Amino acid sequence: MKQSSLCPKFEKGMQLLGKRWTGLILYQLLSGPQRFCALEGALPVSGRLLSERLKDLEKEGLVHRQVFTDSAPVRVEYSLTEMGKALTPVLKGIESWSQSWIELNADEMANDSEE
Amino acid sequence: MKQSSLCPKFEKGMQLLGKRWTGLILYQLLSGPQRFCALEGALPVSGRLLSERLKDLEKEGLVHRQVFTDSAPVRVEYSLTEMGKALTPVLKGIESWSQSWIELNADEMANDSEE
DNA sequence: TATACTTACTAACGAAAAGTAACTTTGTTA
DNA sequence: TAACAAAGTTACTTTTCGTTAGTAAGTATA
Repeated sequence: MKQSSLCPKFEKGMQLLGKRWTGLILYQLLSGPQRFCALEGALPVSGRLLSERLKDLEKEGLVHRQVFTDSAPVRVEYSLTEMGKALTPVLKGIESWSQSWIELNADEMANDSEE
Repeated sequence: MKQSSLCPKFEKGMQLLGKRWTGLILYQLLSGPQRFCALEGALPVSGRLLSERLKDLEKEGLVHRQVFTDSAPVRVEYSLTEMGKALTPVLKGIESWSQSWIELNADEMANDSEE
């Protein structure tokens, strides 16, 4: 792998956010702690990758994983840490940029209203 | 592929920025129009992928490609369009978030100072 | 008691994307 | 004429993804 002249922190940050689903998972968690199945239902990501990403995000300190053993079937809730919450303006920024600039083509429009 | 309840524009925006290298390429272009080889030199990305990404970004309207046939070997310059420039605060936001929150581990520190 | 069901995952496998190296084309300089 | 540079492209290997199926623990249902 080639060496870049970029700040390694920035590069690592981009590498994190530049992974498929990471941004959407974090965005989804902005609305509060959520269970695994809730995230799975809200995003078009498979359980396999969701699990993988959440593990990564937990390791990197963006997401907190809490298991509730008291309730019926074990409940696992994921939430943003301070580090994760600090990304709020970035995620919101991407959201509003998308609203302003992204155009959907026919395929994407169709996809949007079916299944 | 499952269907999400997300805004399709936001989803598409995230899909764009959530592709490897896209963010770094756009960030690099914040400092002004640049040639292919300049980007290739500045980022740890291979020519193959750089070419692919630039083509995508041009198609999506974030990047403008201009060929200068006048000068010695053909010169190709890439620059941000208005749509691309509109991402400035997002990219800067990721940069400062990274500065504040990202920690490098030993491997990454080592990697940083060699080659 | 047996069965079916739920949550939160994990394993296996084919398909798509990424990384690497070599090659092409046009023109330039030694 | 040989070697070099820019801007890619091709071919090939390795990683990552997406899909489907399966697991463990516990619950409700018959």
